[in-house]
Amino acid sequence: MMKPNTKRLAKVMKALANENRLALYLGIAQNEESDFETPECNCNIRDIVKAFTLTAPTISHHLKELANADLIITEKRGKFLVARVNRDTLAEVEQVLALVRSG
Amino acid sequence: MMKPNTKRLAKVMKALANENRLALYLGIAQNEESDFETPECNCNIRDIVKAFTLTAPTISHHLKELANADLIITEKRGKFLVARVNRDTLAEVEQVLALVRSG
DNA sequence: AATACATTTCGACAATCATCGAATGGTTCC
DNA sequence: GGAACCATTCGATGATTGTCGAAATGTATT
Repeated sequence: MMKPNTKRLAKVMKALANENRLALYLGIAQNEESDFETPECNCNIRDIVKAFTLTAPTISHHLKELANADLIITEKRGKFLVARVNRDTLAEVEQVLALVRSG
Repeated sequence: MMKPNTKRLAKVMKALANENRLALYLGIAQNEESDFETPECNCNIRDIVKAFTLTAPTISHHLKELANADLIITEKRGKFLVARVNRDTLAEVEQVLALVRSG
């Protein structure tokens, strides 16, 4: 098994290690089902946030950590912030897990 | 996308969120390449630990967290502790990631 | 039973984290 | 230019975490 970049991987895992932040990430992934490109898409953060009991500063902080770990890509669209999952990072993680599985 | 058990998943992620603990987990996966069943197998913890700068209490604590998240299965073999990866948990995580990938 | 070795338990401590309220900065619309 | 709305920045604070040294427990060996 080739040695993975543990420092980087740990950072990604840490970003997903908080329950609320993980739910946020999953929520973003889910909303991405609708087309990201249409201007009326409901992938802006506001819609997701309303399902949480957390305050706005906390959400903002969590989003920054997800983005900082390259788990999501954010983009400002007018007043709103939109986010989508970064599939490259997802693939990285999956690759390491596959390596672990095969010993 | 079916809603995953975020609480449980976050716990697993948290167990992998520390760099040293993650390295420990990967080390265990690596050592498992050799046969777990032979009594002379080098899958006991002592061998892995020597590659770390951490003290014994810290290792013990990390192992307990990994086991508590069902990421590894530990077993006492005489004086030594041996550990192996729990593939069921690994599969769980992979499944969620696959769901995220497909939106 | 005495020694040696592997691991665990038990505080302790500094560092990091999750969360908040208040204040601030942008953007849209009237 | 205000009002309304979304998001961010800025401390603050209680909770959690990673790590250690010292002591205890368990197991093999002589």
